[in-house]
Amino acid sequence: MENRIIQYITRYIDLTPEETAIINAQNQIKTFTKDTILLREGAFAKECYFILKGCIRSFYLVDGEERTTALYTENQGVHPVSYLTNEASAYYLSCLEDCVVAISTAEMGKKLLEAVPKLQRVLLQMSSELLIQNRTDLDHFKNLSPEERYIHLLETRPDLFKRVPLQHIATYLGITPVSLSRMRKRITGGYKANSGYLLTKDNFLEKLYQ
Amino acid sequence: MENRIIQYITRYIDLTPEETAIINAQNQIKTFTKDTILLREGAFAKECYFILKGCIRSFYLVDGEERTTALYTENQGVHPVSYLTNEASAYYLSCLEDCVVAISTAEMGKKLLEAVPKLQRVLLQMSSELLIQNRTDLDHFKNLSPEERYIHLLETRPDLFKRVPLQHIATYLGITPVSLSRMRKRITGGYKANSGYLLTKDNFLEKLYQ
DNA sequence: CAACCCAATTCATTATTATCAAAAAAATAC
DNA sequence: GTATTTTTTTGATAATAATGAATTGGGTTG
Repeated sequence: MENRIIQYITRYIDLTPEETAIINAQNQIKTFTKDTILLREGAFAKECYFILKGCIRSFYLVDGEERTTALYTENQGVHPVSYLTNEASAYYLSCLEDCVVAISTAEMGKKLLEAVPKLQRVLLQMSSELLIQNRTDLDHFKNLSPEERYIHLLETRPDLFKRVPLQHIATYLGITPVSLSRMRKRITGGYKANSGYLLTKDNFLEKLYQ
Repeated sequence: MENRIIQYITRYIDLTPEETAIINAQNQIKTFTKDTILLREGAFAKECYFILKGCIRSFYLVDGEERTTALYTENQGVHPVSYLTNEASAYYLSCLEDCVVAISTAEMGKKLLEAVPKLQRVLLQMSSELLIQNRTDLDHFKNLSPEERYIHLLETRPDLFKRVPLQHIATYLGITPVSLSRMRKRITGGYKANSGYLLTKDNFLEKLYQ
């Protein structure tokens, strides 16, 4: 499981066995049960995470309603804004499933960078990729209709639909659970009408893109 | 004017006179007239920019309509996704005003980093700040209503309303120019009704936050 | 100064989504 | 396996923004 981290890094640079050992020695693996809150609004994030197994959700609490803003799964890093800025967090982080994560703190990260300086290049590259992803996400969100966003999510992260409650996907898409439910009915309903076949939610996409 | 660049960098790290000289020697300053297209959809961005004077707009062309996604002004860097990924650009970059910019290419950047290695730290820091900004922007866009987004923009970047046509601000806010016009009337109209005073668009905000 | 162009506003109508409330379905606990 | 939550779906209505089309306003140009 720890090898995932090494795999992740070696997508960017090569590591000597020594460097690999240093990194693995630093790894602090922890397990959290479902519904564990990793970060609360107003709290200060002291750690960031790399998900080895499970799913972590970030959400804002607006007028008592949860608004999901990110869904992280295996092999993704979770770097709370609060962790990066040392300011109080504006949002929550919570485990949607039992999770196994590698944890890093600011001090650990600093030490690791001193021990393996070329990791700086990896960080910069990762940071750049994250930035691109975020900008693209924002552009998509602005330019696509809710339905187009739903289809896009279905295409790019179909796994989410098998593990994340629809209510969270709804707010992640920027709509209400009620609207998402209707939208799904409309879309699959339309397909049924055209084909004459009854499709479940699960095999709809396969049919659509086969 | 070039000093702006040095000022920008020294917010993050100190520079020796030699390093300052190296950086200034690299600076390539260019002027573009209003409406110059710096990057077209489908083209490959070869340069990134630091705005010394003027305003640059990025927009997508969707069904023949321009959808503004970013508005850059003085002391901001413009790093096209296409520049970072070496892929064809999905959007346009255009000068909303006559612009004076410092230009950097991938080769120039690489050379500069070799000459002044500690700039890597600046890059990482900048990258991190940009990431935070983008994530916050996306979260805001998702969680705020169009009207709240308008108010927020009025608060955070009031300068834009003095130099950017409302139609571009509208699509930047994710609404149509028609809706923005109505919204502005509604908001200022409501204030007039409450106060009994006629306020112009320019002094409305001052009154609101005095 | 008049003709023209583009931006902004306004009106009437349509399309979407949100909201409130309730029922059905699914998941979880006992 | 039944009871109890929680999630999802459905219905009726209200709120909001989009659309198509026309008008007004400001600024530019000849």
